[in-house]
Amino acid sequence: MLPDERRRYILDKLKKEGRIIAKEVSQQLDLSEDTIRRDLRELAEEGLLQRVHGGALPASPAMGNFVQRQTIQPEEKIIIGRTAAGLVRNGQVIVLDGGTTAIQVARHLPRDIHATVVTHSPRTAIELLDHPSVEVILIGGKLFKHSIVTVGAHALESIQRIRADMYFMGVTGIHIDNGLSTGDYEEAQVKLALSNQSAETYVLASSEKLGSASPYIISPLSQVSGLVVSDRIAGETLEPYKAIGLSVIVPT
Amino acid sequence: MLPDERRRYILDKLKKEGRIIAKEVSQQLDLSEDTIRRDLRELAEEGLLQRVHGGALPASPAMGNFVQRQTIQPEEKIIIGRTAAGLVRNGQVIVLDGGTTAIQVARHLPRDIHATVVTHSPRTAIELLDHPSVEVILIGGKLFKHSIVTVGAHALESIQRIRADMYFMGVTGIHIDNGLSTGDYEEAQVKLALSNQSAETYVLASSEKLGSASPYIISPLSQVSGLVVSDRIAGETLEPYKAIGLSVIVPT
DNA sequence: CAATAACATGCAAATTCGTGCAATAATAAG
DNA sequence: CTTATTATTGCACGAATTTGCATGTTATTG
Repeated sequence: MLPDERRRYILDKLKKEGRIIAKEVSQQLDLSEDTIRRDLRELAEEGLLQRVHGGALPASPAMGNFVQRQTIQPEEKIIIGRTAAGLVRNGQVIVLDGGTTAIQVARHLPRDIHATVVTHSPRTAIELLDHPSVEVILIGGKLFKHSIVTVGAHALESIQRIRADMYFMGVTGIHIDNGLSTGDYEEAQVKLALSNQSAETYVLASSEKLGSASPYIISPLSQVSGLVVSDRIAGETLEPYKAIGLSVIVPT
Repeated sequence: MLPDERRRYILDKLKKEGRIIAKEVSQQLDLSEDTIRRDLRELAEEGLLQRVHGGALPASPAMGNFVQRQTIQPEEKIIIGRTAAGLVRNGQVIVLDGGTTAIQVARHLPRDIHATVVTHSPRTAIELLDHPSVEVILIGGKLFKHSIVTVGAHALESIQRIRADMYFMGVTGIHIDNGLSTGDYEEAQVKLALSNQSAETYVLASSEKLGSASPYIISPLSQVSGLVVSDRIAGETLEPYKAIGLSVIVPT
């Protein structure tokens, strides 16, 4: 592996996982920790990451005002993102929305996949810039700043023109009786519309969402095809969802 | 094997394998490493790959280019951005597009201004997140990754529904005879459409743009109301534009 | 405060690089 | 057809880069 290739690898890993542990990288690449430390030092000098004891973290605001406002990405969302990204096949049209988990899906799409991604999140769209063979369709509308997604009549209308193979939906509540829910009324409408236009809908289900409910209902669970979960969820938690016919996708 | 044939082979291999190792290629083709190194150097000069120690990697994609363009932020664009932002009044509907200068306009809008900003750039939209009283309307469409703006029929159609007070247009060429021009055909269309829907159009005119022309014409200069320039431009450079009736806005 | 892990620095071996130069092949000119 | 010109290639050699290790220092943890 070439030195600069390794540095790209480190930056990529940092972006996907939200942090770098020097020892971990040295073991994965079978190199001394000194070499990795040197890389981290140089990348830090270029302002591409922030050096910390033990490894590195995303660069401070200077680098990307939009790239990293969040701190360390909860590992569970990363796993769910990777698992969901693994479901996408070449040639498919998929829908991503704007949550942190959806962004993880975008980050973990194979760099060379040929697909079309529809999103109503400018944040997600920008995340896909470095996937050269992914076509991005951005849904316009009024920007709902809290979630960084577009909403409103215009957005709903634009969505009607889309037909997608898969929709990866982020929510804040997944409840066996109340169904899927989120914290904003308009956002709920958009999510339902996106789901209606997609052949299959998978809900990105991190553990804190399961069993909870938020103010605005998106749809009953019967609307969706399945849940994408991490491997940190107790099996019995998932039983009720399997029982009503949902497929539950777990990490391979 | 012919030299150019070999270079094509190298580019092909780079595309397939994601990297080139000089030594490896020299062995496969039974040539000295010097020859391969020379090839790599030349291909790098053409921007077809990025030369690194030991071989080559793919030329950094859209994201890298953009980050670069962003970091090399001449002070002039900041001045122009601030000047343009000073023209905006409470209650107005303004249009911003996606260039680096337009983003400077967004950054320099007063934090407490009440206005609506229409943009076809997700990058610009995100820049406005911390302006709580600015309503952002995002124009959807196909994402043109090089400029990070949406283009295409859908975008054009969405623009027809907008009526704005002012449009701050970024271009790459401003020429007294050829008019306004830019480097992409679809982007030119979108810029013209935005201009048509705006009562006034001001062109963000940094010095290197004046007098130059790009492949795709947006419109003649008669379409616009004026230019926003910095104070670093020689007065006589601006005379021709004033002579044809354009108002020239200079920093206060 | 003590043990451990992570760190910076200097150093040496190995590899890769750039440049100048000469030999050869391909092309153009006469 | 011969000669001049240019392009291409390999080689030599000093310079630069990379890497792991040894050393001593600093940070973290209990």
